[in-house]
Amino acid sequence: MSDLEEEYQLDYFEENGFHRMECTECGAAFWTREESRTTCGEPPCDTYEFIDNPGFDEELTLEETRERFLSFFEDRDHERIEPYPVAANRWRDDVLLTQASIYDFQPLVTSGKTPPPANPLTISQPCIRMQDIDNVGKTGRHTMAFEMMAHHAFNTREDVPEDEYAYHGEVYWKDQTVEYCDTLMEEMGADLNEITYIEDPWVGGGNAGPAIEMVYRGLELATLVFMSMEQDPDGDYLLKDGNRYSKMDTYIVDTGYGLERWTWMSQGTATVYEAIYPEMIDFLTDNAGIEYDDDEREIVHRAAKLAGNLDIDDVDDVEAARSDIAAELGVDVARMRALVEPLETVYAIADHCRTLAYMLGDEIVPSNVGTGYLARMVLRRTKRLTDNVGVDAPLDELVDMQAERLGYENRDTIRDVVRTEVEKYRETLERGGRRVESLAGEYADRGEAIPTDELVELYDSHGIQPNMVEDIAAEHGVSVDVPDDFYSIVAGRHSDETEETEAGEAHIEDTERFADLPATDRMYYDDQQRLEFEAMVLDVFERENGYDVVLDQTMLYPEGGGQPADHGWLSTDDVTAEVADVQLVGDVIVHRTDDNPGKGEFVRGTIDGGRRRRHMRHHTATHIVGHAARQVLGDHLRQAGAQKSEDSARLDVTHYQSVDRDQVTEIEAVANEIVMDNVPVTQEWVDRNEAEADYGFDIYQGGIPEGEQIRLIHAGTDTQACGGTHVSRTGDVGAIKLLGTERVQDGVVRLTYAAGDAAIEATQRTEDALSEAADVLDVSHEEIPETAERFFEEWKERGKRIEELKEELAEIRASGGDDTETVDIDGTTAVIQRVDGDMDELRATANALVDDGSIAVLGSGADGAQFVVAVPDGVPVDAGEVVGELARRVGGGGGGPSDFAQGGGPDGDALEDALAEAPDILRQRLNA
RNA sequence: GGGCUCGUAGAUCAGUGGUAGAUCACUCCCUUGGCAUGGGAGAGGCCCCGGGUUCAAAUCCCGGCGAGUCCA
Repeated sequence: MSDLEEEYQLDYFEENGFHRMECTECGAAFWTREESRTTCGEPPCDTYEFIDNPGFDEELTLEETRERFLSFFEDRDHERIEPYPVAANRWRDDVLLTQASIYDFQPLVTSGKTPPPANPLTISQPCIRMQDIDNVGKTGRHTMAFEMMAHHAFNTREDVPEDEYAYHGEVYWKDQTVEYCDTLMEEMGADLNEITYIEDPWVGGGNAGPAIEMVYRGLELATLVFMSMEQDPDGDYLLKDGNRYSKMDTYIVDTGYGLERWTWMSQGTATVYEAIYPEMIDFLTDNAGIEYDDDEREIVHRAAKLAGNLDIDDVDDVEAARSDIAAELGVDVARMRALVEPLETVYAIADHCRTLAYMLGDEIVPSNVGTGYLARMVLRRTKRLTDNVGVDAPLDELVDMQAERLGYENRDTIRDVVRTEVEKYRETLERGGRRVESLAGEYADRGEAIPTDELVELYDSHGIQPNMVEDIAAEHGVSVDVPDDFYSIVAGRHSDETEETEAGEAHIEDTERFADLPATDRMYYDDQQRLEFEAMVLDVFERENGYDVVLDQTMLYPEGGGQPADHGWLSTDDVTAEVADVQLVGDVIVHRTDDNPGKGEFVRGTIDGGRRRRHMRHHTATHIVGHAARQVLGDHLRQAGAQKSEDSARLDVTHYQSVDRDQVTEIEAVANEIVMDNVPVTQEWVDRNEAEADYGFDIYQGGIPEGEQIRLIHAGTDTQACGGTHVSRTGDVGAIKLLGTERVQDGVVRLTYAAGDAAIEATQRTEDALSEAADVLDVSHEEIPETAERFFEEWKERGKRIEELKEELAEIRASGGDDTETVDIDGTTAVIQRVDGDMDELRATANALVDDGSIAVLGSGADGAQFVVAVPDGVPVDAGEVVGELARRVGGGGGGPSDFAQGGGPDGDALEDALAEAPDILRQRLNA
């Protein structure tokens, strides 16, 4: 029993004849109209009662169900809200994907800092839960992609001051919420006596509250959460996670109605998949050639029904339950598996394609990081599934079927992205296959099994699944040892990666230092062109190398949004303090200066105008380049980061291919057209919800600002939420020159460019380099590429010619010359010669001498002292030892195989003496 | 954001500090009526770039660039 029991004593239950019962199976408390009821209604205490026995008046499609739900709440004063992207990291940095409708309003709305787009509201929010990925298709009810239909109401306690939160007062709370749920069920034609409302307190993410699960015919159709508490060590409530909680000032109705489940309930099909995308299931089974006779179809249907009835929550349970189900149906397990598994795969493919349609439709670009990686994982998994089950339709077509149904407009891009990814995956598999082939061959030769650490390496570094290794290894007759805990071994390799960054402390201290000061008035928004202002010094803090000055108002822009801080000066009659940095701490702007203007003084502020103007041009140019790149490369383009400086700026954008030279030229052309159009660049402060409604989430390219009002920058047809300073017309940017592109990650391309005088300077630098090159080659700029190529070719030719000449020279030298001494070593001629050439020449000469049957001992003084000693086959002298002995005499070392060794040392003066001793050394080595 | 792997001939890859290699493709010759094939010869390398260590670096170390992959 929870500490929240009294929270469930609702008037609605009282007035409508509900009884509070305790489940005889699981002990959970629940409310029902049926006094004789003893169980809570949810599996395993009860079983599915709706399969082949639909629970609503009509069979509905997904679309119809969604519309019924939304219009039900619209009719009851809820505003219908368009769904948010599945990429939740667009507006919050703590999660990657949207997993519930409430994610749309965290953290700014739920904490009361920002008003909701409407209150109350209703929405059908696409969600993706990757944690269910293994269960999809097998349990009959798990999907990775789903829509959470919901109605939300955001309340604050009446006793808190009206302006403390972005919304005030109570819209409605528990009774109304349960009444809506009950009424909706009645409208759908449900038998109200079969409904149970189970008490199930909810805890998650530092918040908590009472919650109710609505169960009908064995299926949980809704969860009604009353988020009203936060974690608090001194709180009055001890909840199931063992922590204490206390009531918050805000309390929020957070409901979740699974669209797919409602559709399923209305149809009573054996699995949820057949209810929600029947046409795709038909297409896939047909394409894969899965056919059943009447008898088999009956088995499959009954097996699915049984699986649904069992309390199957994950794949392990399915495997365990399979033999039970087979026994109950009187079918051999192997036969049942053969019948059921292809269908399970088809279900998973349909679901994964829907997941991909949501992800790619919301413009996630596959990559090796972030949401892009998740998209890539799903795509590759789907590709494996289609290959396994024998679907030969191209994956982009399958994803497009779902994208079309979901009404996405960027279907061409989606298909292009899928094709590109499939091709990349094909290459990875090919590369990996070759790698495994050679590895398997290696271990086959040694007669060993492929060990686990090789497997881990193949997977972790090359993306090759262990079962693929097994398949290929089997062809070579090599066994593979795949441990059960393979994936935890891989995880272990990553476990010691987490590195703590301890930079937070200083900031906290800062925040406290400035906490009592009023928010600084930001004059740079009033007039972005002005460079002078007057202000009063509110406070001055001494720092190690200067001062932190806080003013009542300032024209100086603090670092933010990728735009560096302004520099400038603060002057009184006595002091001129140079401002080297400006930072925003909370609402207070802090000027870092080299001198103290004096607390309480009036100061005249001046901005370093050249620096500021360059930042403004680059900031406006960033918006223009982003807009141009979208036009050239596609609407999926999204800002992944940006930084401006005086000399250049860079913009990282999500894109699934590298940007080629032609595209760079085109982006540059489009960007400069916008510049030449000389359209006004305007700023506008608007209500954030209106801005989102008018322009969508695409305005948040540079991050999501807090607050009810946000600042929009319009430059032509481009609109972005932005806190930076901008020029007043696009023409003021002057010119935009793209300086380069680089792939900063897979799926992220960095564009670097310069604007205005910086663009001219960048061009001049390039031309200077070109001129210098032209001078060296003594040709015109245009002739440089051709000339450079010719020179490079000639240079290579000469290298080859020199090699040839060295060989010729070596042969001549070998036949005798100056500085040559010939001695007889135990019947073999040894030629001791000084050749002042490089190592190549020595080696060539030595080779020539050995070919003539002589021992070669060659020394060069060209660079210090170098030796090559070569010995013909069968002569018992170790060249390595001889070289070692010689090299020691010139202060170095050497070695090599016994028939050909090299060495040397820095002491060139000792070369002659060393060579003179060579005959003795040879004889000693021979005797040894 | 972090970890790991890889950059050598047109392609695929060997090469654990000591003379840069193999296979396929390419050119030519031989075999054949022609094709498939077989035999032989040859051409083709800034060993990704830049530093460092060393007598000596494709090889070891550091930095960069490029590619791949796993995780959050």
